[in-house]
Amino acid sequence: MSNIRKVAELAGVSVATVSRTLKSPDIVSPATRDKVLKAVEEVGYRPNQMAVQFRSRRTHNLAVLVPTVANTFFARVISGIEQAAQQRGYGVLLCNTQGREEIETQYAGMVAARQADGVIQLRAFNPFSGDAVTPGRALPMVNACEVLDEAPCSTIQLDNRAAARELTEHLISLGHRHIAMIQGPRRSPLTRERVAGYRDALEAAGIRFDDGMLYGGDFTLASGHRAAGELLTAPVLPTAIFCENDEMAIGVMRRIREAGLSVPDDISIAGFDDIAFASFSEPPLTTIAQPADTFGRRAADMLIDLLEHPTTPVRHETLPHRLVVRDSTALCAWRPE
Amino acid sequence: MSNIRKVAELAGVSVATVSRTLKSPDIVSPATRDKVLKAVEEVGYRPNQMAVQFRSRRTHNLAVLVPTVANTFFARVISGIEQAAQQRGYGVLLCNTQGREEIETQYAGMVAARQADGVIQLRAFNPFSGDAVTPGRALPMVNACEVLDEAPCSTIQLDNRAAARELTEHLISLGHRHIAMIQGPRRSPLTRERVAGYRDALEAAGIRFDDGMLYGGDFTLASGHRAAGELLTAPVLPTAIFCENDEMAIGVMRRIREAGLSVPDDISIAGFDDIAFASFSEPPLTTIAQPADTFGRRAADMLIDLLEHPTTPVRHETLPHRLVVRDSTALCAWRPE
DNA sequence: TGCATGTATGTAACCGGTTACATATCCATT
DNA sequence: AATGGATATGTAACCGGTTACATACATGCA
Repeated sequence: MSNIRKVAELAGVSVATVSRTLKSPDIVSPATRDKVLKAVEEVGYRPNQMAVQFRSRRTHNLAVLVPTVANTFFARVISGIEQAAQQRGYGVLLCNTQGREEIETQYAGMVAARQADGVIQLRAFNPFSGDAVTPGRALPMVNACEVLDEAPCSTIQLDNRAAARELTEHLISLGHRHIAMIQGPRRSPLTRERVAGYRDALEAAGIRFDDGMLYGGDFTLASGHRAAGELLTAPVLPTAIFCENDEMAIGVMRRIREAGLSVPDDISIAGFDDIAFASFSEPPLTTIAQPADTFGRRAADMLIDLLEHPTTPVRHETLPHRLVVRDSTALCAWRPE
Repeated sequence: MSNIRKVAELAGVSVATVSRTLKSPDIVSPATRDKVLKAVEEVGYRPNQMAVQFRSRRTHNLAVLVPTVANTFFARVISGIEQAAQQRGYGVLLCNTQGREEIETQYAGMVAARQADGVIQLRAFNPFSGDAVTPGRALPMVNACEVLDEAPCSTIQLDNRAAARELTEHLISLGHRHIAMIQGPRRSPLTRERVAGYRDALEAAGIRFDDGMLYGGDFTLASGHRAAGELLTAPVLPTAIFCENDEMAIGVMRRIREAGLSVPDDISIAGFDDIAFASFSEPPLTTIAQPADTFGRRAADMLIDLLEHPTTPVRHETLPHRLVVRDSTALCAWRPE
């Protein structure tokens, strides 16, 4: 492997001159520059990034902590992160945490040990909170999508409460009064916010909030399917179901059809996220669209800004959502007398 | 930031002893070991990984070149890679290439410049082929899923030809004789193999292969939808459609339903991959199941084996597939007299 | 001519670990 | 008591860049 000394020797200059030629070409004389560049070319020299990183104390990598890449929504967020990072000369270290805090902490230790310059956390958990990880120093982090209540860092999120309210209002406007909700993990702030929005809408319409109408899920297709199975055993069926993400909504629709019922004729279904599958499901899914790749792109940009200008103040951004009405929600047919 | 010298000073030993205590505890005396570990604890020392990497010439990172993470199948493969890598102490550098060769080459340069120890390539393209990237040295690579014809490295793939043949035979066994195929990008070896298998089955059954029955797609939902739209304008409709992946199959089913036709009553649909959505689509999709996470896990294991034992010979593995028959394929109703 | 200023380049310290080699100590063997 | 070998630890070179500082030379001005 060729190194800077070989180049220097071949060009008949010092290593400092080679380094300068590559980093600030304008401060070396044209004649020297030519000699050096020719030598670089000749030996196929490329700076050893490990040495560069070591010296500059920068890896130019961002660690991305994500519960699971297999989730369509997160996959799009990551794609956005990767694009922004690549444009700005950063790499993306993918850290699949399976939502397990010990793995998040372990990966955070990686940042502390300088494998990455900063972290994008897509879950409401601060892996740096244990001070075993941070002896003293605060580590650069941006928290996106699901956000800590008192995040010690910049955040980007949706107005989940408002979005959930809007979606619920849509169902209410169609005449629904028995609206079930299929949730994500209960202790997640995301779930809390969305349940709050759902509740806001119900109460504003004078419908009693009943937590017996809340069913547990974990954001997977199978969990939606399972929750719907449970729901179908209720003595009185809801006429609409608000699912906390599209995957669960699609699982729910399958289960309802298996029960011989129709969406939306018997039960309306709404989802959340607007993943690609939402427009191709049967029927196409009413949902809240989130700008997934913008989440990723902004998160990466904010983190890189922070890394390159450490004085950048903490920011809390909210991205816009949009109600997308498709065919899975319809007027409520069932009217109590 | 504490470094090894601080620890040495505090423990009253040399830096070498500290290093040894951490790397091979058994060669230092118990008394010294205790002193050192106590000092390590006290200053919260953790070795600077950049220095370790620099010295050992190993980053312990694997670069994963993937056309797009947003694809459900790839997301699962990546998840498998990440799990295996994490278990063996490696990180995963995600490189989204959008299928563009210049980006793949650029990322390959990254490996050449020592940001990663090796590459897992999920596409049939050798980013190291240009020797601008490789001055001399062959770089460690494993090629998975879509494989180069003459891969210069270890590979893991499905027997795509046999799988496509099996799936086509399933359709033929249901009485279908007009079977269209919606392909991925035409120049991809994956497409070539699968078309070959499709053709094998047709010819074995005495059905003429007609390349007018091949429609172009790009593995996305939207492209399946679009291709189906094109297909529906044909003077004679096929009675079955073999889609080269599940996403396209789901797009196709949507389009067919939009045309007022039924799956499988009017047209049978088959996919490929068995992504999670396949069992929850309407109707549930007949498809070829691939062990996506095993692809990832094996690829990572093979690459790490190669990195840790450079003499490991090149291997070419084939993973098993399985025909999964669900409700999107049915007996052909239409019988020519 | 002499001195100040600017430009181009070289020398060597430095980042923080790892490790070959040197040294010191102790116990066993003859 | 002398020698040999094992064990424990220290010293310093090294990895490959970057950069502060030193040096050398050219040019401009009094």
